Amino acid sequence: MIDEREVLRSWLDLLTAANALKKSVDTRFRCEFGMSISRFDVMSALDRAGPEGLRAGALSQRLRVTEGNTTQVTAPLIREGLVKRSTDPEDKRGAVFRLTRKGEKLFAKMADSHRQWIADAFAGFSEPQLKSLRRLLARLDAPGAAQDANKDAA
Amino acid sequence: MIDEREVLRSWLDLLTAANALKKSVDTRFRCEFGMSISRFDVMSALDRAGPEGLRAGALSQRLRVTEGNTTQVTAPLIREGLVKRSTDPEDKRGAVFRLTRKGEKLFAKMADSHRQWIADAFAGFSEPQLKSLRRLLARLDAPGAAQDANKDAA
DNA sequence: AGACATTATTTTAATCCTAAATCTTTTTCA
DNA sequence: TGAAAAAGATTTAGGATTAAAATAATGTCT
Repeated sequence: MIDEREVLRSWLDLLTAANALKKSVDTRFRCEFGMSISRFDVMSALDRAGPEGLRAGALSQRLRVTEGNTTQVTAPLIREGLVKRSTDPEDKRGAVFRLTRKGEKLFAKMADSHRQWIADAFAGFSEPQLKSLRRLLARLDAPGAAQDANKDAA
Repeated sequence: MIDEREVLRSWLDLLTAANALKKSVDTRFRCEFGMSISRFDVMSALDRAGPEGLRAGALSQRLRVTEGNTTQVTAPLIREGLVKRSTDPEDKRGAVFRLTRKGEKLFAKMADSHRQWIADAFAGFSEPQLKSLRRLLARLDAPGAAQDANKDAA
């Protein structure tokens, strides 16, 4: 059995590190693009989905949020003309979200900045250290939290 | 220069791991104690502060949240009789928060469960792996996010 | 002492998130 | 076919969080 204090410290460090970087990224998104991480995430998923777009349910699954949340986070993006919402003609219950041209352009800029910020944050890591970090993170076991984010992304 | 994709994947893994465990802990706190992580964190800080209690500002600093947030998170704890709020007699602007006896007792139970959950989550780690994880996390550089949580905790 | 700035906290308005209720459309099945 | 069940999305109510405005008490300076 391992020293519990060391375990708690590790958990605190993990949470602190993730929060700090997340807040840092969020702050810069807001300053430079007037946009939160949540909205960036939506745009990222839609960008990856391409011209087909994504159904509300699929989008929620990818982002691991509730469908109600998706409705709300997409709303301002639609208002700003970055995302287009249409009704699935095959099934009128379904909503399909797509990036507009304007949305694609903005996303490209945001993604560039984002990549740079993350690269900077990890600048102190060697390639083996990165791999080591990921391997260690994979050992974590958070019961109840579904591990499979992209079961259909194959 | 390191492969950017590997860096982005690492960041995603870090965020995902932290979120998953946090949500798992939060869910169990709510189920078993009807209490969120935020409230647990407040109680934890107050428990550590002892009978002296903590001023609102100090509490906010320790939890790294705004003072407005502290006001709001403590409110239900006060309503439930777990925390007592008094006005600092030396400086009537100041608010002092303390755990009540009831609060101390509940916190002790919650802390026990919490330790167990975290130990379980990290059960797959050896002691050197834990150290390795913490060493790697310390390499992360999140600009803008103050690194010194407990500058006065010496 | 009086006015002005400073400090400590609370309040307010907004975003992000969830769970539960609701609404609409589709599917099932008797 | 028609009623009930199921599915997809939105709405609603509430918690956690922040930034900014408001409130209250203290300090400072002349």
